[in-house]
Amino acid sequence: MTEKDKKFRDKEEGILRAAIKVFASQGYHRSSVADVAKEAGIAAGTIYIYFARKEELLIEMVNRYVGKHCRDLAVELAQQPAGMARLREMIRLHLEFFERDRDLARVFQIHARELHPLIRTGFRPTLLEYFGGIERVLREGMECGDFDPQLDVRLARRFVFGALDEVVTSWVLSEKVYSLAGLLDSLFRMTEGAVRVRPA
Amino acid sequence: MTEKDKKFRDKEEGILRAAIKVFASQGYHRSSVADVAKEAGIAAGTIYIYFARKEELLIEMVNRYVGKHCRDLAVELAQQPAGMARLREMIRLHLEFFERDRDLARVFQIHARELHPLIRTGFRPTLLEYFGGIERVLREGMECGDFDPQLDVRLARRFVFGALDEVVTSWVLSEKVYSLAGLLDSLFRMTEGAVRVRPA
DNA sequence: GGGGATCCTGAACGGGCGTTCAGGTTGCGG
DNA sequence: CCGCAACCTGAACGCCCGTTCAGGATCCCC
Repeated sequence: MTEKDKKFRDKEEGILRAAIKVFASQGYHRSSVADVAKEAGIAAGTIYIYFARKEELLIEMVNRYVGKHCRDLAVELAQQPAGMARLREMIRLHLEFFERDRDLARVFQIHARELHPLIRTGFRPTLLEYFGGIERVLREGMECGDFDPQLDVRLARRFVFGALDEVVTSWVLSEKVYSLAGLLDSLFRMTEGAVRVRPA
Repeated sequence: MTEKDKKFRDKEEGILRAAIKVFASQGYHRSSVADVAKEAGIAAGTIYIYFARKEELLIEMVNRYVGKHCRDLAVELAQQPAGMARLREMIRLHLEFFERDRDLARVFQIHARELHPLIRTGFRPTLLEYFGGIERVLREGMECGDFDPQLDVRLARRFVFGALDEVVTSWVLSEKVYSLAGLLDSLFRMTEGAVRVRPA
């Protein structure tokens, strides 16, 4: 039974990987289920054995892969001292994650703002985890005295997330190839300036 | 003849305003041309007298209204001294602009990242103007000594734009009503920290 | 108030695509 | 090698929607 489960899981993943590739290249709305099936080397109908709706493909890939990254992040960050070091590590890990899987990054960056109710609801848990992670780092940094005590945590989270997000989005949409992780120093320098405690 | 042009322009604008309203509430992809027509109080076919394709509605509204804002911005900013004051004014004007027309802001924030080739190409001029405006402010700030001379202007532009953009997007997607312009002080405080010249 | 120009209408067309399902294929235990 | 179960297939269905256009309404000038 567990053997069969594994096979099921593998096939599911195959379909998701195909969907990531297809959505990354044409965008969700301009990709058909048939396109995904062809990329996966199976018939269109087969996809409906594994996923109930086209939207599920998008939702599941984000919840599974980006969600996993967010959960791993929490563990890895605990190994750094709170404050600036932890903030830097968070940025580093995000850049590395997206650089490691550019197609997934493309899909996530472009479709995270989808208005479609099913998709919005489906993405919510992962987005909340992502946001929660950033807010935690900010709060810890305020407590340990590294960060500006006047910070509005929610606003600062949006600020930091947005800045990061845009850098990743440009990278993902750019024709040029360059290292995302290579931007870490400059990026951290600006982020640090934005949140650190100010001299009187 | 100019009288007729005016009438034409007015009708066109009526359609665009209707499209903004409809796209803002359901998103572009889930809105039909018939929805826009109904909102505008005309027949679906009439829209095709004024716009060649559905995509044109999206492209034209952004180029017309957001584009105008970007051009106005350049003029208004000249009245502030370069550097921090001008940066602050730029943020203020952006917040005010989006707050003034929330529906347009919704459409713009959500669809600016569209992958669809027609839309991407159509948005490009306005986005370039937007980006160019930010880069100019940053460069001037570096020249006058307010900003960190180590800044990578393009990266800093993405950083600042992204931070702003995310704050506006949250506002636009939020159920809660709160003043966007009211965030100016906190937002500027962070932005300032991110780009200002560092003490040795 | 006639007639031509302009503008608008909305039914109809055509294509695309998400989804289903009857039937075929595969694999496995006996 | 049989037969059953699990799995896969892809043609077909139905719906939606962008776009067109022939005909009708409106306006305006003489």
